[in-house]
Amino acid sequence: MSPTKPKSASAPVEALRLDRQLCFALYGAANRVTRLYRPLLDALGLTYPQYLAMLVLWEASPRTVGALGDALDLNSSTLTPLLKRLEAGGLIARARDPKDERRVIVALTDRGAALRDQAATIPEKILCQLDLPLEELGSLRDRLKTVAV
Amino acid sequence: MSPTKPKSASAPVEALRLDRQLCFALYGAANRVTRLYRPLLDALGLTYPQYLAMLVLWEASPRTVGALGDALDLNSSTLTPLLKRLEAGGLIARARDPKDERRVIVALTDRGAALRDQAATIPEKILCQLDLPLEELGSLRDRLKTVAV
DNA sequence: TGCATTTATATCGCACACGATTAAATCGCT
DNA sequence: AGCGATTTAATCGTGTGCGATATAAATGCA
Repeated sequence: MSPTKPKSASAPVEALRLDRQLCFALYGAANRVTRLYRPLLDALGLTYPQYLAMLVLWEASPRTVGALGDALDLNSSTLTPLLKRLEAGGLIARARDPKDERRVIVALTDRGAALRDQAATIPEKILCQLDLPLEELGSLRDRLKTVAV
Repeated sequence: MSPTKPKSASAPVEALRLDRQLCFALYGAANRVTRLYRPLLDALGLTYPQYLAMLVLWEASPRTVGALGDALDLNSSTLTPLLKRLEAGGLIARARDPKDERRVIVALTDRGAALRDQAATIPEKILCQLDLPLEELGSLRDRLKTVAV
């Protein structure tokens, strides 16, 4: 507790460094992965978040905006403009749910569903560039899922 | 190779799912961590990327924009506006290097340096909320550092 | 010296992310 | 039935991220 002890000053400094390494690593990895996908997604006319949204829709197509937001962990202020761009690109259709006019139902168009075939080659290309053993990839993924839930 | 075999169609689908889980996990974790920091950083008047930039500067203060960009893995089109906002907030000063007028040197102001004390309590609070064993945090961090380098 | 090349930032346009707020529809409770 | 509370999207403003491009300074070499 005495101000002459360096401990009281160095402990927070050390903490800042440790912390930096975790949030840095996550921040940097996310940015780098986005940059890795970009050239592949450009060919499909998709951005990275749009690609993620399409992945969700390819799994199950008629979905409400809220359900999409839950899957992507995004709220409507991010999702609505993104979905409008996908709609403008002819990949999805948006319509109010007649049963509950508060909801908006998002559905793949034929073009959107067909895009899945072109996207099918992407994961393999990414895996090659990541150069991570499948096992490591799996454990990394599982650990990330538990971060800040 | 025959179109009657389901294998030729299900392999890419499976790949899309595996891939989704990795990029999803990374994307989601990065967004969630940013949201975790926000309330703490609001009190300091910093955004999350600004906080990361300050962390770098607290380690070594006079630094060129390029060196900061290397540390943060960001280019000038992202960094320049961010640094201008930190400058407007009185936390840093920007000035051309007299030895090489192409470079811009970024230095902490007294206020910027002093902010470090207020930031010192952040890592501990984040660690509590993350609720991850230190060991796991370390290995996660190290693995993330190798992703898409 | 002269001039093309390289290097270091800055600018611009687009697309996120998010908190705060709004608006409309539905629910719940009496 | 009525009406306040809740739910669901959309809107708005701010701050990233990034590729493409611009600009200016330094470098290199004929």
